Amino acid sequence: MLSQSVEYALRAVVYLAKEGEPRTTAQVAEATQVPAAYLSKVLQGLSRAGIVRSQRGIGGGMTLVPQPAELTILDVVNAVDPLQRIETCPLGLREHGVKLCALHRRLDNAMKSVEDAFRQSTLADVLADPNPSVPLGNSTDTAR
Amino acid sequence: MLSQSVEYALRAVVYLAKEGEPRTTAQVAEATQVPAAYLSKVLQGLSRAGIVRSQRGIGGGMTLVPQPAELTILDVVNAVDPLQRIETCPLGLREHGVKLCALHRRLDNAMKSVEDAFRQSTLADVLADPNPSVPLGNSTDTAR
DNA sequence: TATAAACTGGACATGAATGTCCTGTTTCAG
DNA sequence: CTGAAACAGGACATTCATGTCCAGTTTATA
Repeated sequence: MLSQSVEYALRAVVYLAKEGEPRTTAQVAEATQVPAAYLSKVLQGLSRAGIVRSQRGIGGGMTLVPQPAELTILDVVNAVDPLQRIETCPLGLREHGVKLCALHRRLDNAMKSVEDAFRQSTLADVLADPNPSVPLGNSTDTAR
Repeated sequence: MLSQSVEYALRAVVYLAKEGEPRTTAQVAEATQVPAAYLSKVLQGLSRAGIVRSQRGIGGGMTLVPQPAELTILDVVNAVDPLQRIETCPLGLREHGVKLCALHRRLDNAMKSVEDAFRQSTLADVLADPNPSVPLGNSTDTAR
């Protein structure tokens, strides 16, 4: 339902938030188990959206720009593959623009519930979540 | 976010529910504004799922099998393009099967809210919904 | 029993998402 | 200023959803 790109972007962002310091695409790819070359494109997207900053050269890499408390899952999703609400009836039916039909209003309500849930989850929330299972590739300390 | 196939299937099912009698794929396609040849495949899927019954030959066509009150949006979605919940962490991380990590638990919660919303909407609900805007292709009476 | 209506299913076309590779550019460290 | 580290971006491959076409089969009706 969500695209791979979104999934990858979220993994990357969570990882970068945990690390706090620049991490190379290769490091992110390894930690999040994502194909490096493809992840590179996804990160470029996040960079253009201002969610991540890239620094070339030795010691460079990707850094999270916003404070984790200020970045929501929705921000990340929308940067990569915008959650699209149903604005008008997909049938081109004679401009009844504003009002959606019974079917599409229900579909859009479902979209809205997703949007709301994503808007309410900040990266800080995700990081703070006390959970026994490993959140993500598990940084540099335990793995390997 | 939902596939085209799901969108088409829902339009078709709503239309068939409103008609109540067999309608040919061509009729459904016309009314719902969907490419006929492709709709044919989608309807085959609904047929295999028992949501629709097909009858060949003159006077034949597609008929809705369940009572509208007994058929939910979720049933249709799942017949065509199953809503998939996140069961296990997409990272192959050492079997922590049951518990999802903080990120994926949130993503799955969003999926669940969609699933719940879809399960609560029956076709009958959609049909009964009093709404100024045209629900779907608008059967045989007004259009043309 | 012939004919036309209607679905079935396979083969193929198209386009978008995903994934790979490679060359170029920026940047730091020596 | 040279070289290696790292990102940027274009070209291409692969896969899958979407869409088209057509030959075959079932079925009602005359």
